[in-house]
Amino acid sequence: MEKSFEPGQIEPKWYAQWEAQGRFAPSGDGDPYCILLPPPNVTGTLHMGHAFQQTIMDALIRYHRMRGYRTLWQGGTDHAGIATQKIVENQLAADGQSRHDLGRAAFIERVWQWKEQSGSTITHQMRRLGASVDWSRERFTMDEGLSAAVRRVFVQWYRDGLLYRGRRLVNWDPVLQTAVSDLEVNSEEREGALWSIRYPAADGGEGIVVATTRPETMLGDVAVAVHPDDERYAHLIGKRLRLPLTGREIPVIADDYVEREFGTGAVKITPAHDFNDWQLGARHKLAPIVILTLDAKIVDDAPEAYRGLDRFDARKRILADLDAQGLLVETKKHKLQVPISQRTDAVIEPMLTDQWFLDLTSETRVDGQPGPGGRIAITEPALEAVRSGAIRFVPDNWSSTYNQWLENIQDWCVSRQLWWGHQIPAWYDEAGNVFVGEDEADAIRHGAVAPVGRLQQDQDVLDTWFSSALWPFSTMGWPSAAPIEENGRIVADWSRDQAFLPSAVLVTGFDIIFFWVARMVMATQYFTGKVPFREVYINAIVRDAEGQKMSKSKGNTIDPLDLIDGIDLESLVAKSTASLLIPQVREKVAKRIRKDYPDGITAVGADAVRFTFAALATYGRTINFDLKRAEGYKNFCNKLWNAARFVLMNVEGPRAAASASPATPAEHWILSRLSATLEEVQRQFAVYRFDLVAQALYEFVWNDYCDWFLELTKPALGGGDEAAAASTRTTLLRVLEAILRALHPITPFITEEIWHSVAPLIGVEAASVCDRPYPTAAEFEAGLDAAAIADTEWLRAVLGGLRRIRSEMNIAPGRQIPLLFAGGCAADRARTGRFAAQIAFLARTESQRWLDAGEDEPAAAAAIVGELRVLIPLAGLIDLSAERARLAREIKRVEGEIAKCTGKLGNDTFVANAPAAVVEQERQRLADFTTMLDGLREQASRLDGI
RNA sequence: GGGUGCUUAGCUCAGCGGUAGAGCGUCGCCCUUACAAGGCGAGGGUCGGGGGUUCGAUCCCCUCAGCACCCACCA
Repeated sequence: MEKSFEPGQIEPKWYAQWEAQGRFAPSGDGDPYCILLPPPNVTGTLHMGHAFQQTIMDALIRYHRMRGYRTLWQGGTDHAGIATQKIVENQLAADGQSRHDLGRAAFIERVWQWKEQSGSTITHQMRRLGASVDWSRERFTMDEGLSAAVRRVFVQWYRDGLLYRGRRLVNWDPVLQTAVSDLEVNSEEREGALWSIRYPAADGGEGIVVATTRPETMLGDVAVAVHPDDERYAHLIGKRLRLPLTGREIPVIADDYVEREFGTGAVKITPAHDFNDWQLGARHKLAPIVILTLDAKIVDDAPEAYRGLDRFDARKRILADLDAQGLLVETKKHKLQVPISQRTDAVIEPMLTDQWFLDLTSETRVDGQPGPGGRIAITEPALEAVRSGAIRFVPDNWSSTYNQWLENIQDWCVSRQLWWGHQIPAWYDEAGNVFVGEDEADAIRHGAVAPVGRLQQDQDVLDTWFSSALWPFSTMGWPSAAPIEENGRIVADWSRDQAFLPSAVLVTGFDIIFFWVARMVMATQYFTGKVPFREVYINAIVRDAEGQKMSKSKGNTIDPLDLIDGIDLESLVAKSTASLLIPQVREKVAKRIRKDYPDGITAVGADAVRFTFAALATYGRTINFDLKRAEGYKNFCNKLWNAARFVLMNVEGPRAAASASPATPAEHWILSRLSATLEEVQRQFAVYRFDLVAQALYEFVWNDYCDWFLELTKPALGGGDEAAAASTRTTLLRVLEAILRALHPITPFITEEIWHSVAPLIGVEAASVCDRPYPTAAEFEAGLDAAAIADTEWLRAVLGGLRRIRSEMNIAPGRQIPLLFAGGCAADRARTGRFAAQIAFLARTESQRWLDAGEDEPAAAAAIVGELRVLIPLAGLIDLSAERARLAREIKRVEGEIAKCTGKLGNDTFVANAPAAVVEQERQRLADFTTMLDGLREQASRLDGI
């Protein structure tokens, strides 16, 4: 083995081998264990959030695979309608073209080309990370099988009366010119104004002053509303006003929706361009007046002065005109919540359009029409699944978020005015009749009437999340009775693969509980009668080391691949600023990167990156990714590497049978520590505490195995006791092999690499560490001797005490010291005898002996271990005053502990009420501390006598 | 306005009714043939404030303060 761990040299080769050997496909006849990969955007690249989430999934998958489950990690990518279409449109724009220049068919062809070209970027990055996805079953949300599932679901929901088409106000993105769902709209606080505008009475009276943040919409006003109990306006209710700029007459109506205290207490009502006004208009039977085109310009039947103006230009113009007419009463600064499109940052415009909706509200639709007769909303079983525990959120509090959303849900607008996506399987005849079916013929067959003239398919596509919602069962082959083939290979077979439904756990971010998780539950329950997964592990969001959100414009993103492979400063600056268009931002980002990474990023390897993610994976909702942390875990890999080197260098020579009982106390001890660690690991894996899994393994490897066991084996290996040496060699190997297995789910590469050198030496025959069972406590705890373990603990205490003295007294590590034993019991005498060689080697003693009875004790520094005092004579080694100070400090500490113990034990209510075990433990502590204090005091008084 | 969290060492975070922990950082000694990407040791915390329950509270309850996130139509 090389002297140090070089991840770049060992990692790439193993993945290719695993994949070629088909190790990621489900195998064996164990219980099914399945995880669905949240399909990443097909045009995307791997970011830290992916890497974190996928590390967790891969750890779970590899862990269960080793435990004998029939394990499937179902992978694939998402067509990501808007995002992907935008990328290709941007490319066209660079050539001065729009998608309309190409036409629909050619444009879609172009998108497919782009998908073929860039679609595998992220899946290759996942491979570098070690993700053991079964790529032979990789799917794409627009491949033929999944598209068939989409059509089947759409048609079925339509025929069951759940999907309906309606002309309604929707969130409209005027840049993309498509509807978007509520979830795709963010609310942002903006500085705006509240304008007060006088609407004169139709009879020439003063009329009413209304307050609005959107004066441009007044062209579409159909009424002014006041509160029914508002005395200020009571006399005007039912009267008519003359709408300025248009001259149209509108009524004053009363509605208790109006807040009297806000603004002027009078609200202009524009049903076609405001969600509240829409409802209010419906209540009062006021017909909406549309004043904006789909690209948010004033319509042609508006007053001539404003036609064709952009909505924001129209606002200025209207305000100026009102002001000129003396109708603008007041302009007040006002903070308001503005709806912003997540995709384009455009201000969302409520727009009256024809759209398809999925009924999620059952009896009563939002538009007030009755729902399909008496049926229970499909949200109800989804809520029940979490209530009953059929689906469990981890951490549990996310179920509140899920519940709250489903309980307040509105119908889902599933149509999008895009080209890239699943075209809606609905056709319209020339009379406007709707025909829905899996294809045109099917649609006609199921039509209520015979089609009039030619049919044309609906031009819209479905929301990307529509196909994502089907992922748990569409990827398993539903609804086809026959196996599904894509590109000439079978990727799914419903009759076989429905065994993977429900999947074991969904690992995902809280930001898509609504977008994806809840919708998968509803769709999967509806079409398969099963829940899609038993548990939902909500992973944290990855932030930078300071807890800031990672964003390209801040320059604090890290590409996981750069962490794995390393990158020099100039390349890092170049790639981080490449996509930034604004020069100031480029400058800022470049500066920050030069400050944060003066030497670029050093390669830490995939294993260290994975270990870091595991170690950070607490139940918290954010994790701060610190490069230093990753470097620390690279060191851990190096530690493991070098421990393996030590073992391999020292196991030449006879070895005991792996099944034989250990010959030395240190072996008993390390095996007991291993068992305890494996128990802990199993416990924490079961509750998704990857941080505690990582911590337990880290501590065992570093603190127990390397710091103690490897050191303790040195005297045994060279001590001339052949039986002890042979047994020790075997235990070194056995424990190391167990470590490699235990770590493999988190650090697959280094463990595989080392394992191939280690396993043959203990007669393990397997092609890969992947094929070995995950180690269990039971495998190692048989035949362990409690006395031997206690002996080792005693030895550790003695050595620890001596190290402390050496360090504090500045005795050079190489300097050999004489040792005297005083006090102590028979057991101490036995142990000093048994461990003389270990003590000599590990504490570097030149001599060891017990003080004779009656022999004068020399001035010495002492390590107190129970009743035993281990003495290092002062002569030439110890500074008397330093040792006095050290003892005084120690005495003070122990006295403090004793005071606490006696305080408790002197309290009668404590002794009476506390559990017996607690009281007993307290007594034991008191006894131990008292023994120690006696030893310390005795030692102190000796030194005082000098 | 509803909801969900968080506040523990200089920093980032575990812990959780009964001895306050880790990593990183800091300080000291050491290139001791597995590892200087290392070894050995040290220092550092009235567990956000106040009340309550309890024999005992960092932990449970109440309350106050600060911070964060999600949802929601106040024009």
